[in-house]
Amino acid sequence: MNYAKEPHGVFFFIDNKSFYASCESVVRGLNPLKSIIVVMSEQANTNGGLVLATSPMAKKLYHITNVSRQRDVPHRADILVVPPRMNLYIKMSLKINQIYQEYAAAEDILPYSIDESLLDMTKSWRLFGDSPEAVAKIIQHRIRQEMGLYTTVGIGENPVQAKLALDLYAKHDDQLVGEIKYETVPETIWPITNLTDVWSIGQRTAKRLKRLHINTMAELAHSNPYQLKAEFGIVGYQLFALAWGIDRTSLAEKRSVKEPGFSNSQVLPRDYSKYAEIRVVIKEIGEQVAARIRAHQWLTTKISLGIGFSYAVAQQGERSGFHCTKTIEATNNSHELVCELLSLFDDYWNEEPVRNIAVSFSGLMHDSGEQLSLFQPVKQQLKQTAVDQVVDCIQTEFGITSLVRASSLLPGATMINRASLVGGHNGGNAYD
DNA sequence: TCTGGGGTCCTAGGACCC
DNA sequence: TCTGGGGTCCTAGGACCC
Repeated sequence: MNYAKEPHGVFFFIDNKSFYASCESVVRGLNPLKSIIVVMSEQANTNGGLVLATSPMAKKLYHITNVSRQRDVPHRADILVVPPRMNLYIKMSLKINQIYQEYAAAEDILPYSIDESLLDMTKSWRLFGDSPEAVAKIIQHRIRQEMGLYTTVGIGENPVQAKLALDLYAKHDDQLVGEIKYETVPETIWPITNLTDVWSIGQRTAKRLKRLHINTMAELAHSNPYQLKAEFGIVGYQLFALAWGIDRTSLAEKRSVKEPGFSNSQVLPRDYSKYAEIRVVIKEIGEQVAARIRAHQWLTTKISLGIGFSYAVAQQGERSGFHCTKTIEATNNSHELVCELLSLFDDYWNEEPVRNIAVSFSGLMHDSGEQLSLFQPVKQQLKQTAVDQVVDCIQTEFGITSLVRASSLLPGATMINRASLVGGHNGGNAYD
């Protein structure tokens, strides 16, 4: 493989170690690496509690993994179980990204999630140290000193190398730094035998690769790309590139989203069978998403309704739910949107008991000045600076809930219970 | 994994147009 | 009208990530 024509830059993928649990440690004056903390959401529909985050020590001592259940958490006095405070985590995330802006220009920072950001340090790293690794340590030290949080840094010559360095090496390194370069791909990427450890390879993809007798990243790198293409389509080429540590997309391309949209969904606290009860929740969620697109001054032209049935139905070999989409005249009017959603529901529902409801609006057009949206693609109208991006990123991740309607007083309604939630979890007061 | 929530991206097949 | 081929839009479904 000739890497000469591939982009060679310096990228940092930075992640906050056990972010929610660490924030909770910090505000309590505890060391995030030593405290034994579990952040648990106990909403009505979490069936007793859902673990959102676990401190490193809690993981080590009691093997409590994220997204486990309350019943998996041992009852011990030394484990501190706390409710989530999403608003606190959002504030901390914004502050961390502001520190990053002292080391890279806003347009070179891409927040990837509430606790991970990608920094293109190509132009700036020399200002701060003798090697990328030295600069990474300076940033880690800053965040440790100012915020009390431990960060993990993956370094690469392109974004995917940085991401793999973060996931595969930095998290297990005692300095919390990992690095992958083109020249080290054979010894860093190829030895991976558990393919699902690799970003973008999940259970299904790993299984399909196994069928092609590909069990390691080395085998993936030395497989036939045309065969991969035949099996996976474009994704096949992406997998092949991944095995060679190749990533040709620029940060600007990563920032643009092909089909932005807004969605909210919820697992109901029990199975709902009554037509009227289900409709109330569809209406609530529809209004919630409508309020969000109005807040962002968008109109939607494409609405989707997803309904998941009770497992009791799915087990009998029937359909496990349905998902339907409809293209409509651009609008952000709650009433119109809810009517459309309810008519979709009427068209597809066959009296099955329902457990999961999702509503999504996409095909967005700008609300103000229709001429603008005619001549400018949606992507260009999306905000570009890093702080806006963090806010967008967090809002797209959590969706801020705000409206309560009279119908929410009807039986089955869930909105009032959820009105103060952020991303389905307790918002809390940032500083209480 | 008997149900958390919010996202993004890709594919395939059908409809329709020129 | 027993016909080709390229392009776009629409929808359902699948997969993965944090």
